[in-house]
Amino acid sequence: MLQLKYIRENKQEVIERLKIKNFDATKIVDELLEADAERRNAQKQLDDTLAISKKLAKEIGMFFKTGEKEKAEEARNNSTELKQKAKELEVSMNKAASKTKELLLEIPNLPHSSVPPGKSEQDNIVVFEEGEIPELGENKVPHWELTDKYKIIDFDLGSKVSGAGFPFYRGKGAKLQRALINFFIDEAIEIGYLEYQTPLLINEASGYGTGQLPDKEGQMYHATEDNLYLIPTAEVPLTNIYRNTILKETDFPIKNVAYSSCFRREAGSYGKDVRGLNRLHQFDKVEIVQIEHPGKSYETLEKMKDHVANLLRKLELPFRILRLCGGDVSFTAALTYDFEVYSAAQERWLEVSSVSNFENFQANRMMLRYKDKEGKTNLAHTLNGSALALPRIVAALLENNQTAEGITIPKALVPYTGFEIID
RNA sequence: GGAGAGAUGGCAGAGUGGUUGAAUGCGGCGGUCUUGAAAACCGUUGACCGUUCGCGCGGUCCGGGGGUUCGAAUCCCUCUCUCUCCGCCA
Repeated sequence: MLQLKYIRENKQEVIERLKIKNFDATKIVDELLEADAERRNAQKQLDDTLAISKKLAKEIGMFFKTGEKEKAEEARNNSTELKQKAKELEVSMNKAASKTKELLLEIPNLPHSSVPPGKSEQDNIVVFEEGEIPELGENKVPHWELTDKYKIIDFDLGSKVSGAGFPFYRGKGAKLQRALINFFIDEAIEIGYLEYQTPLLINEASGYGTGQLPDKEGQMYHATEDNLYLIPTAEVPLTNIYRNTILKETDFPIKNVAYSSCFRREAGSYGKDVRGLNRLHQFDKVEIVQIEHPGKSYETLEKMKDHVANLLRKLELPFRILRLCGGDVSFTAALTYDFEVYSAAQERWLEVSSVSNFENFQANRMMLRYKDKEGKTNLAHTLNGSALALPRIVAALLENNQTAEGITIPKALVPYTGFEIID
């Protein structure tokens, strides 16, 4: 959520910058400012009315104490009238206030100045590329055949027990999952992240805090009986820890990491693009979150980007980093780097991580602030990234490392798997 | 799931209808003392909204929502959460 005050004071700039996100804010900003003016006007009148009636109430108390019954009665009558007026004013103030809030929630975050214009993923800019794409020869097969061949992931069994997109991992496949999770967490801890295990179900307020609600409600599984949502990412609990809090400046940077299962309904298309591990309803991910001083958040974003790159490097996977264009940056993000690894049998790039700076957009929604040296409260900045999401990493590892003897495990991972080859 | 108790400032904890946004203690911050620190002493210390160039002024907030009243942290209703006991259970 953008800061109302900022929009009030920088209306044209807001409209201009949102054009990069292909969002025409002209109309909504006008409506917003109108509702806001209405609210402020109503509040002023209400405050004045309440001030008078408060004073009167105090006087009445005094009159009763001193026994001046007649004066008390007279004041009491005046007070009743004021009360009626205050009630009406309050209604119109609340109406304008909720309209304001509603409109504010519909406006996306402003893109960072480095976000390139563009409509779709075609317009994303490759800012970095590393690693060699392996030559696999004629016998190469996609991962969904490899998982069958070595009996390490069973999609059909998942369909039987749950549904499409809920695979079973088995034997070395299961062990590989555990190895990756531990490897990712250890790497994060190594550079100062604090590990968390979080709830997998979250309440409504948390969904609003990070922006999954109200607009992306359909993406989450909803346990209606208890009105709880299954987390689509550990970002939600990990960031909501700080909902409604005021940090000290010395608390920065806050670096949290958590492994969790993630649940996404993604009632999307079926076919080649979503085959095998490419898109699942339940998957595993290690997520990193940082809460940072506004002056340092972009520096921190770069560090997070480097951290993710380092993980891919250690896994010996060819990867590239994209700077997302305006049309592809999410509603809540100001700047996003996507990481893609090359899956050599599918012969395509697969998105495995997304690292974003949300600036104060989430913080404003969840009232995450800090006190600066002068004692003033300001909004903090939030950042997060996948480090990393497992399924597509597994897909790429299986495909890229397939040999006649079996699937080889990258050196960095062997201490975690305890085996060097899946055969 | 059943029965009961409770929810007050960063924390602990007073306060049951009339200058109580809230005693007191701890913590935090500033100062005195000290070579420095501790102790002691003094002072200070909530958030949000509106208004003002600013000092300031006004309003709201004692778990959330609603009600009674001229007036509510204090009374009533409701929801949520926490704790204790019982039941069930990894």
